[in-house]
Amino acid sequence: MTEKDGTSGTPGHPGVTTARHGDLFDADCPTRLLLDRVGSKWTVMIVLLLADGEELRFGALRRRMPGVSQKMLTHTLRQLEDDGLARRRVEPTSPPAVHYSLTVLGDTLVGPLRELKRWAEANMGAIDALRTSRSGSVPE
Amino acid sequence: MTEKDGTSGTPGHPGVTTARHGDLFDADCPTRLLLDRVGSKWTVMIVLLLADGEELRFGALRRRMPGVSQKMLTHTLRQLEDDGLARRRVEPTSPPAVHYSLTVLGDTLVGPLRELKRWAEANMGAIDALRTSRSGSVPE
DNA sequence: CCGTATCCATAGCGATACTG
DNA sequence: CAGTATCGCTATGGATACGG
Repeated sequence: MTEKDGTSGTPGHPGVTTARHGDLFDADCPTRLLLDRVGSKWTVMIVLLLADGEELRFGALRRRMPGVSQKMLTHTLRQLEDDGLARRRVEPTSPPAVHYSLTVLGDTLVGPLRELKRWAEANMGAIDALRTSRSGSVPE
Repeated sequence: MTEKDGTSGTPGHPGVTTARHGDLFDADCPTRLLLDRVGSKWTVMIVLLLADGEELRFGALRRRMPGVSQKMLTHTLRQLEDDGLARRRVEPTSPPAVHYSLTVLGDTLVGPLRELKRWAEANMGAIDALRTSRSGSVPE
């Protein structure tokens, strides 16, 4: 059912709730949870680095991510692991070598993320251009 | 915010040529900028509400976004406007009626975002299941 | 009805130092 | 090499109140 305008005066809460279109409009919806992850500073970077079956060690990841701290790298990897998107493989050598890779689930995220990346690369430049050449032109 | 102008003081990427994939691995890359937007709490919600040529008034948006404050709604809309993703149309009635809709550019973001949303709806449940039934199974 | 301003709590994240 | 712990800053964003 499509939502209805609740102009019934009382801003408390109507009897029937959560009748929006899909979700996203609830605090605990899957999309919000994903976006929170995706919006975090290093998640997407890691996923894209591990895409296509790449398996990288902690240090290797770190080297490719200029500016990341151990803390945040570890933290983000743990999150990805907890979410079942990445896998951690420890080689019990000395010193230990820890390898990270995507799970099959994690790999399915790569497509959507790459699309977003492509969009950004294609359009963020245009956005920047808009912001500078703001001379009274109307956006279409 | 300490936005650095890339005049001459490039802090130097020693040795590493950072140009491995595309970018994303620089602080000012388009993808990071987009992800920062997309990761913000209300942006995606607004874009999806305005998708498909929908034009909504401030109050209408607000009613469909339970929990949003005027401040954040205004702020997010301004961002979208600044980025050229949304348009603001004021009807100078009394009291004024302000309508928001997507620009053509904004509309092109809808596809990628919907794909992400679809992914989330299809897979975040599985992730949640993993997190609960953590009985010693190995991720694939 | 729409927007702005102020105040404040918290979460994200970077710097640094220490351990096995 | 990989990970943990502590500290402190700042950005995000919620509550509230005021103004056109």
